[in-house]
Amino acid sequence: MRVGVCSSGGHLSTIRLRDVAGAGRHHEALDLFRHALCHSEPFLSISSILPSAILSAAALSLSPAAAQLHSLALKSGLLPADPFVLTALLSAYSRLRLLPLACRLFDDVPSSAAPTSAFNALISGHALAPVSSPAVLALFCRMRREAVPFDDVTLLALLPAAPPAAIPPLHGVAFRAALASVSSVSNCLLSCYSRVGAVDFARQLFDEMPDHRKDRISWNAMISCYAQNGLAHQVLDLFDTMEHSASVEPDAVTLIGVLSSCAYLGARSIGRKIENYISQKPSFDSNTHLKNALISLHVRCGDLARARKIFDEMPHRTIVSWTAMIAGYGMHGHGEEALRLFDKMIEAGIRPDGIAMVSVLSACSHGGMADKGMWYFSSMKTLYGVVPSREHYACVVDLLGRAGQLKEAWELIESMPVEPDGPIWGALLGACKIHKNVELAELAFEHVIELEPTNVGYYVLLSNIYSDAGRLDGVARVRAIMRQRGLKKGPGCSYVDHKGKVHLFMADDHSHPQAKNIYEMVLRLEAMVTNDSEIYGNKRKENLPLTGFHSEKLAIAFGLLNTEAGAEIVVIKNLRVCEDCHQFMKMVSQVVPLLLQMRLWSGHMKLGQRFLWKPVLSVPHTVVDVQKLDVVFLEIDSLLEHIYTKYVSEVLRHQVFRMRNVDLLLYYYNLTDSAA
DNA sequence: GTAGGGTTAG
Repeated sequence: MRVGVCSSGGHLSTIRLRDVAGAGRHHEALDLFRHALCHSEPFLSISSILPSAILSAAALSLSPAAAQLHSLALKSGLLPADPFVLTALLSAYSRLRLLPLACRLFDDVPSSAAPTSAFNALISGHALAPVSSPAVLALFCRMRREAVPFDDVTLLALLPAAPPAAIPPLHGVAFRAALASVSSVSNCLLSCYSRVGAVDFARQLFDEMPDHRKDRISWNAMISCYAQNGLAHQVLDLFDTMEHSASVEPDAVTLIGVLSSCAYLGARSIGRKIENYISQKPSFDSNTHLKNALISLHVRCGDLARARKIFDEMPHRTIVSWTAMIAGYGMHGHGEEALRLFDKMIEAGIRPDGIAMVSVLSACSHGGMADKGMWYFSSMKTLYGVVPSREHYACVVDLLGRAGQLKEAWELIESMPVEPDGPIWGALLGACKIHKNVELAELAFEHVIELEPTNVGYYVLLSNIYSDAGRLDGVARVRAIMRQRGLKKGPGCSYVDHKGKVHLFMADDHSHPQAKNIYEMVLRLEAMVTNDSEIYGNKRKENLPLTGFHSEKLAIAFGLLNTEAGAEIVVIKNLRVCEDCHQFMKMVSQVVPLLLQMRLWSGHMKLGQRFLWKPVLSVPHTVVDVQKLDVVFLEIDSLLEHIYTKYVSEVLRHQVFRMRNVDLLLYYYNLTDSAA
């Protein structure tokens, strides 16, 4: 179609060009521009269409075209005086990562003539650059020195690039300029406080925003703030408030924040509810970020098959999708599958970054593939240009350490080109726990404690190493240091997601409304598993106490009391499971499926309650030949014992996991960590 | 007409 055929053609093509470029149809915009030039339309001023064309060239990464338009602007005498052309060029060079060209152009502008918009474009250009803070602040200072007025856009470009210490003063500047109450600026400030971990400030800002100024982005920013600072419960609470009281609808960004918190907490039922909601909105279907969040949700909740299905069905995968899936396999001990997927990623032409390599190395580590891991570590720089960071070193120390190569792990730390950090020495300390090396543990501990003196986990780890070695003097010494430094062991906790609510348990914690029944159930289960288990049996012989009411036991008991037969119970922990609890869970997960199939555990049991045994009703013959159980009335405890000793130990040991009646899964650190 | 805010993986 011809452009500008009528007498008002210049005007028409200006509007069309702007619309077309604004709609992202940049090729078409450039064609229109060329067309308008060639036909030298009457009344067309080039200055009105040049800015759009320049930005379209930048959007298409066409540096030569941008340079041509630059010289055209010079020839037409539009530079440096025309503020629109100047600003568009500065912005284009910024986006094309040609900052030096932008700076040179800016230098030609007489300082009194530089408009706010030009400063804004240059500041956001510097903010895009990898190392930006000093230049960005310097530009803002120059603006103020030269009395160029700044506006909300200036602050929006400046704030995200400013160093943490500059945030409060800039907040003050914004406040005095009456810009802090502009929604976009307050949202931006909120995110800045979030980024530096000042969650309380962020929340205060959020609460102080009047309702009519709180838009969807404000809610999203606050939800993301909690999510990124690990406050997953607060995310779910705020999302609940948003759904019930706010006048804004959640969008994909909201759901990404919520899903990541569900993944963090293992709040599967909320996660699935959201997944269901997403599936009903066709507009979300193509959102890659959202799919990535869903993959991560299922991975963290242990449903690798579901995660993989989403991954396989994605029309467009980013490196994030691949990394989430690879990390998922690694996390659950499927090292081979993780590496297969990594190979496929390479085949798909995606170049791994540092984070992808972390997931590969950790997959090797958790999958017991030390040699493969070392190969990836030594070749990642030459093959993919990824320079090993401290995090990679921590993975490799972990990898060597788990494989029992403690000396090699220590030597690697000694030979690192950068100073080792806490997690690296911590990985060595963890390896010393597995392989019971007290001497090296003491050395690693000294280093790690110097770097992270308040990280209680390391004290506990060393104390456990001493304890395993029977060195009670060591245990006492560590405890003394902790007391002296005022450190307390952080509470370990376990969660179970039940009907959309996260039930949190801590050791010996009676706060749950069902506490009484839960404790009874734990005792019952303990009595049951102590009979046959070697570990428990030995403990009993040695007269050692059982571990007690650890949070995972309470969580399991809660799960058993509140789910129907056939339900899956997933327990999520914040710390690594202890050996005793791990054994306990393995035993329970063998016994309980059988009991559930017999429907004896429906609802809340009472100690000593008698149950009517109706074998014909629900026991599958394939699993248990009920005729052999000549039991009619039986105290529940002895019934459990009876069934357990008679069948589980003989018949079901290898079948139980196929029944999938109840799987007790333990995630966070994968179950195989302490399994032999 | 120009500049600009919230997003996922370890």
